[in-house]
Amino acid sequence: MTTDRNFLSQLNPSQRRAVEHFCGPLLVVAGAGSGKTRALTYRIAHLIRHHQVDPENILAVTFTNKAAREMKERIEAIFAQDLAQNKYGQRLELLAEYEQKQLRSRIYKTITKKLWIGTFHSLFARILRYDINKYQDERGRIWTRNFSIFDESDAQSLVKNIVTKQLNLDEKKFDPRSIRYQISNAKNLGLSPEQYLKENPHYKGRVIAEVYDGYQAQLAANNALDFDDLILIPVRLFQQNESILGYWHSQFRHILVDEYQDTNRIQYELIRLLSTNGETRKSEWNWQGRSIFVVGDADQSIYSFRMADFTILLNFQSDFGDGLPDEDTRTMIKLEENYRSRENILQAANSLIENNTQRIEKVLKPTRGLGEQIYCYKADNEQAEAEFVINKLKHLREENPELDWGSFAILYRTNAQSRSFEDALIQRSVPYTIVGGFKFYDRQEIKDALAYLRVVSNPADTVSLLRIINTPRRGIGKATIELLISASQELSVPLWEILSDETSVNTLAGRAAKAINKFVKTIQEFQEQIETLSAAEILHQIMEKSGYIDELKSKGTEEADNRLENVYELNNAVLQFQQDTEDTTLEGFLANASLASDLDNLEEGQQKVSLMTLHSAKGLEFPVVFLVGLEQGLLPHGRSIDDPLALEEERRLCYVGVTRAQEQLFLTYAKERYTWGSRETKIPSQFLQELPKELISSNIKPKIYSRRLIASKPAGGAILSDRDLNWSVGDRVVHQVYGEGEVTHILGSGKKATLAIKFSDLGQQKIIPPTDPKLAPMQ
DNA sequence: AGTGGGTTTGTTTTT
DNA sequence: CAAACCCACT
Repeated sequence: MTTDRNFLSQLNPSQRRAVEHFCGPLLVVAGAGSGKTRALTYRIAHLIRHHQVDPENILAVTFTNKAAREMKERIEAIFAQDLAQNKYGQRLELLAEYEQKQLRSRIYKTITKKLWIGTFHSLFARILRYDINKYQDERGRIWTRNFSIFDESDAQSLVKNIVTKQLNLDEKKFDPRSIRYQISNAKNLGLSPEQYLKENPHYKGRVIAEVYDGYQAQLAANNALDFDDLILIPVRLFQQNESILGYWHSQFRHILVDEYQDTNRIQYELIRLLSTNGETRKSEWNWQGRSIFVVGDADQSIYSFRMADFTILLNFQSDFGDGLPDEDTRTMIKLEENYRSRENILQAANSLIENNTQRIEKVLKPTRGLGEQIYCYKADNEQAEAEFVINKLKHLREENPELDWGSFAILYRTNAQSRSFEDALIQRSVPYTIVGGFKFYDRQEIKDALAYLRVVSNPADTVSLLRIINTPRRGIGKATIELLISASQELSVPLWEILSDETSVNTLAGRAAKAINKFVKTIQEFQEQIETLSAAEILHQIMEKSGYIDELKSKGTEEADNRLENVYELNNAVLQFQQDTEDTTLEGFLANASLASDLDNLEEGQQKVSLMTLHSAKGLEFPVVFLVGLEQGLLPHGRSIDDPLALEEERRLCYVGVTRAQEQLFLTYAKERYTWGSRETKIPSQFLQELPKELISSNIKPKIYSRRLIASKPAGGAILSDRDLNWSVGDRVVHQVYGEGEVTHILGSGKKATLAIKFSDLGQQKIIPPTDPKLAPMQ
């Protein structure tokens, strides 16, 4: 028996077609829970085993590092199983432990290690380590392979600095955060500052372009890139250098992209260049021994704020295929059977998403029986909401031995919502993990430690240098630093150049000279050993020699102890990384650390309740899901509520949440919650109304609503009673979509009358017919 | 030079 | 209601 037959037989016909696809373009439209990850994994295995594709020639893009890791593990397991059969005629798990280990390590060396599997960011960061020295931007700026990767807060402060210090602009009028966002968007569209200016020639656009240009200059001066550059620069490099593109084009013969609906323009461009070698004439494309295979679901596109554009997915067939409709072509496969959720949950999901206009028709087909009803809980406030959730999950766990804490997830729209649940979980001593929010790598001491490493690896990184130059305190004051910075600016060299020149320091720094020279020597000592010492050794020693550890130890406060603990944990993380990747270089670890996300630490089988945002939950599944905070203004979020397209994305987000649940789904909302320090009345999410009533049970007592509803119901809305029109200015009202408001004007009269209502949630006025069924007077 | 207190500002979502 | 930010004081 071959394992080949083994895994192909586990697939339905569509999945099987996807897995067996060899050359040319293919779009797999995969609904939630339809086994797309499986299709992706098996296809990679199939390419290697059945078509003898060299693992080195496969590029697979995943959405998170965690997904990449899991995919590698699964592929490794398939081949290790194979090898066990061939070599010992036995299943892998029946072999002795050391034999298993040996087989796995052999597969790791011959297959897993060679596969290019990762996120866009980590894959192309790696490619830039090879080729960035061949790149020049439009102003002739260059970078070297030891570049730093700046995180969002680094980028933020760079922009802020340019706005306030370099251009002397009013921070109030030119909000650095918004400008930073514009710059990021421009980069995600592939626009340089000049190109951005051309498209935005108005005053504000000119300012943004100028900041953008200054920002690029700063990045270059620091030999640093931001997240967006990791994609943008490869594209530019490939566009300007045919031979480099040619090299990677022939390297990556089979390209696979997961979550293709959340790809943005520049990522698409990158994929297009690599797969077509930059050739725009379709007649010239040669798919011999090559493929482009993308998997996605437009209904789960939830990253438009990051410039993701699901029309890229919708256009796949015309971009890469023959452009013929589905039936006449072999470039699209739909996976609609859902193997994850109970039928009740799927029905709810289907009817919810049908309210969207921007989609391709697709229905999730149940395979797993009806299951429990969905339960909707109306809570008095956020504490009561949390209370209900914790009680419920404790109860469920007691009743069902197959459930452990890890079977539960609490999903919410915004990170801030986690608080009340955390409090309740702690109080009832339920183990939990929070994904997202404050990350390990965002902690002060971790950033300090990484800054030391970055300066060793990339001394031009002035941002990191300034972070640590007087941390721990060594008497290098603000005035001294200012002086040295202006010297470096005058000579237009990195600050480090000044610091590492002893005579300059001695003439400029006065009293602090001694301390600076000592600091510089410490760093230099490690720079010299960068090739010989491992990342872990460098980290360990530099934290000792810089005095950082001593400072924390001598403080003795609980907080300092905690920090110390975290530094040690970082050391463990480096060791773990070195073990997993067999990469002991400092550069390797730093790149990994910058791109690590919190989600990556979510281990399965951890026996802890998971708390996370809906965005983080994408791609995950849990037996029991609590989707909380289903209120107007929260889900849908207040900032999306009056933009129809944004509202559809909120609905997709809700859809993602619903489809995470395997067995049971709970929906909750609160009547009242603290927002900005004051109590606010909330109204149920409009999405709740979009779910079929018969699927849902709840604690909401049917109550007599309004005079209007009672009056108009028997008439079916056709005949209006007098009361329908009996509104007056100053009436308080509730609208199911817009929330609470007050009638400010009555326009017209009789049956054609309309109401102008000022909604407090929206901060804005709306014109609404008095017969709108979503409108009711407030009790 | 570093802390402290008082003020302001802000909440989508993330690689 | 926080966290973050700023200024002034020690």
